[in-house]
Amino acid sequence: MVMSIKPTESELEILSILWRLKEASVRQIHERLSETKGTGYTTTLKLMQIMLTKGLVKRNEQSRSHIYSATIAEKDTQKSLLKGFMSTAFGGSAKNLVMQALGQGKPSQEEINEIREFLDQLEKEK
Amino acid sequence: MVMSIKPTESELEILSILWRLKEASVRQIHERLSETKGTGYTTTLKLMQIMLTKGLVKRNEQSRSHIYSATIAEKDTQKSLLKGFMSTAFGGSAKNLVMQALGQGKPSQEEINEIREFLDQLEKEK
DNA sequence: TTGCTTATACGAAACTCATCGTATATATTT
DNA sequence: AAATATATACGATGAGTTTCGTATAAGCAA
Repeated sequence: MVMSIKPTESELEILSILWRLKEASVRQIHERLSETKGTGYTTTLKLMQIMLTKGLVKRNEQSRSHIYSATIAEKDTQKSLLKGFMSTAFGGSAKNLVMQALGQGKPSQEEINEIREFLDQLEKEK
Repeated sequence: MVMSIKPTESELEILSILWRLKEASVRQIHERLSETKGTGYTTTLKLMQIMLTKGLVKRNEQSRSHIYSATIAEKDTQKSLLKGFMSTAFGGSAKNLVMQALGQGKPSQEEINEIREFLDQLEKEK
């Protein structure tokens, strides 16, 4: 059972990096973050400390620079966020959301095929 | 060109009501809101005043009770919100988002057909 | 060993949001 | 007209978030 997970936007940026790297020090996270944001090192540090108290990440304190990793799975988080978003921004209509996303995201031919297969799958389950 | 629109969750609730009713007084909005929330009348009022200063709504002050309406279109808002959400929560992948949404939203047969048609359309444009 | 660099810890300021209370103005009712 | 009901205006509070500065500890280099 996945409890309702709702990281803030900043937290989500950090989680995204952690999901990609599996684990990372504050310094590493901060370097990735710096590519798009102009915030200082201690800001990143504080964020991660807060995320630790919230249980969004865990850390290994063996070495001087602590090594962090996410405690929540990417898919579960996306699922939870999507649920809320679909409901508040699209009145709960998956179809509307999906069509908007398709119109905007310009999926490749391959991706279109994958989505078709997924639709087939959905139909079979009926 | 649609500038980046980002109403808060509460603002979005109000906008949703306005999109449905086309226009409404604070009282009317508050009544709809009360069906799901327990907040007081002045809270709704304040929200709408703030939305006015933000330019999210406009109002007609002819009558004593001002009549509000949305200044931003539902589709444009959804588009804008979706763009941000897709980017922060799904790393920009429309496919991932779409499949998650389909798996979760349980679309009807009709809706599945509509989505298929939309995919056909997308392919043709290539 | 004495300093320079790099960590973490943590308090505090600046902002945003949601919420409400109170003041005040305008209708409506009796 | 006086009392009651209903509107708007607006300040203030509290929670949550983001940001940073400063203190302090740990490792490294001259």
